Amino acid sequence: MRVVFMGTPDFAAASLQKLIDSGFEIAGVFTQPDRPKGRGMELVYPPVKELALRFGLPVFQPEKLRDGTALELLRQLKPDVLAVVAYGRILPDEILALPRYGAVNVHGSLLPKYRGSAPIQWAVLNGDKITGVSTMYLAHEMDSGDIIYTAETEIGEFETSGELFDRLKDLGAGLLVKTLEDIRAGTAPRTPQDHSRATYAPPLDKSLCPIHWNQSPRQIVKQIAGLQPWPVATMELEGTVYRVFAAAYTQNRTEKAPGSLVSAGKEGIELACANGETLRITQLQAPGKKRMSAADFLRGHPLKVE
RNA sequence: CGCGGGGUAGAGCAGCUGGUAGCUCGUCGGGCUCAUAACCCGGAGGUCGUUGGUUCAAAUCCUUCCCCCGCAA
Repeated sequence: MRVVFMGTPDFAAASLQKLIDSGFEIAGVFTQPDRPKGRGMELVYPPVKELALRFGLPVFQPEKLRDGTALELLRQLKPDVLAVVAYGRILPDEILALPRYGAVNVHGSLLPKYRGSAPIQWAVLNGDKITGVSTMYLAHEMDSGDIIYTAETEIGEFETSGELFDRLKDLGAGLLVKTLEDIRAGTAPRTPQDHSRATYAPPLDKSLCPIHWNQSPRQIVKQIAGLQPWPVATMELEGTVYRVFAAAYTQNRTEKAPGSLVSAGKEGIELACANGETLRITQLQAPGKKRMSAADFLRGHPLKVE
């Protein structure tokens, strides 16, 4: 079975790697054009391109998908199926219709929940205990196609989006292989989504970062975890905005108003939350510095508890 | 050359309108204590990221490079 792979970031590279390891014939790899990145704006290859080049696979990075050249290119590659994982592009219907078995996509949630671009992060932010990955056939409307397989996994209480990402990319890669194998064998199921239960996971942005202390400790813990590795929760302390990376629950109660400093010691910086509960910040980062434990932070930034 | 912040004892910071370095924690020794992450006394530990320069004198001013961090993508 000839596969054309389309993907861009790490999450996609894991799937491509697994397809290669599983012996699929990769006729070509589509990925986003090289883009300037990081300090200095250096041009870097997308992770999928790095991987494809390492295995000598033909790489295509069309700037446009709707001018016909991509379609023509695909015709020549004669794929039986398209494997699309976080490509970052909406594919025109003509392209979806080209391969005999259509286009298969890996999505980081249990569809129809969390359609959209940040499903993994929103599962963490919302405090879900279970999430997973789905494989589906791409349809015209985003993430609405028929489901082939799903795989579930639990979310750890303090697991960050980044950590969950790493697990789901492997889970997704395995599911993709199984999906393609069964499509080839003609045994793959096809279940329409219950569109009435669809929810959406929009891209994250910095407006989600500031911690509001009039929430429960768990809500804040989930905010901190869900916003890593990006864009990272923040809190203000004596006029400076700090990025917050980790927190721990306490058994303590306080009369102080939410957001008030309750204690500061080697165990962390304890602040008041909703309903008299407290939360200890255990890892943070000051502007221009690298992240550090609260204990390290306090050595150079003594905090006075009112 | 996309914008900006920073590299000073093991850790986190101050000093940076020039005169060979200080704070907190840790560490080592001693003391106090039923005991302690508490308290008291004392000690060790730093080529102040790197290169060159200005100066009688530089962590402090100028310069080269390296590394770290945030923004923007």
